[in-house]
Amino acid sequence: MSKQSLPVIDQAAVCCAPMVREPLGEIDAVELSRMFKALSDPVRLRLLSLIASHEGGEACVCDLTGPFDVSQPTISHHLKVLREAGLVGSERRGTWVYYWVMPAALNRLAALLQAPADSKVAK
Amino acid sequence: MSKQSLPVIDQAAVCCAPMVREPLGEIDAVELSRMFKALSDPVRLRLLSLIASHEGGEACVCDLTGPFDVSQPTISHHLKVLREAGLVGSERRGTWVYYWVMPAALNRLAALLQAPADSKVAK
DNA sequence: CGACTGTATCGACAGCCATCGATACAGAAG
DNA sequence: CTTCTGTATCGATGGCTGTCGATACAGTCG
Repeated sequence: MSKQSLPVIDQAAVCCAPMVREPLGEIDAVELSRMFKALSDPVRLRLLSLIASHEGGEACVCDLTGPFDVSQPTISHHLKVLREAGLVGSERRGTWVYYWVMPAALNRLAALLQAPADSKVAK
Repeated sequence: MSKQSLPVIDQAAVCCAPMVREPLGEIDAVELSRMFKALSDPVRLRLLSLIASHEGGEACVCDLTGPFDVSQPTISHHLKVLREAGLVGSERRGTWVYYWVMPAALNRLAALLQAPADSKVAK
């Protein structure tokens, strides 16, 4: 069940109502946890923001390996994780491979986390 | 460096601008990845939504152990992870311990993930 | 006080994951 | 075709993490 290369997560299949509203189903929770797991690594978070904030909304891998202290295979691995989570898309154009974010996926997670102002005051 | 019981994440120290706008700093990425890691488990996601959607905005642990197939110590462990990530707060009142979500933390993550409509059309 | 219930901690263990070097693959350039 | 560069895959490895049973702790009730 926990095979390494899972199929890319199907965006439409995942729920999107705020989790504050109603309890998450077990199935949805599994799908969503995969996406959050993709965000649970500092390198992947920075990769994602680098891609998202890059001019034109996409970035070549060659732009992404520089800012990190980890090896090129590791960067490639992290990009694969982000892609399989459905958070980024990629395409080869000639020599270089380009990555871009999938806004719908990010917005879905954002909507899920949306909480009402202050249902309970933090102590 | 990777001790099990980290101090609870300080909310105010973490950035909140959309990551699509500008690249995440290394420090912020580490902080944020800890919170996303707390969300990267199906049981914890369901726990969080159970707590958030519970009447009164808080739930007793006794309300949370039932819906799951895992043992009570495991639930307790997951609640601790959520608490140390700053996503929930807790308090003992007499015999029972109550948990509630920290809306500011959820909203901060939601804001971070907010992406512009469709900077690039998904292929 | 002692018994009982609800919750947390401990120690162990199996499976997962981030990382690396080595290497394979894809396209461009000579 | 050969070489070179950019990227992905492979296999190994050390560390992290989800899970459990056993047990400790906190508060309530007789």
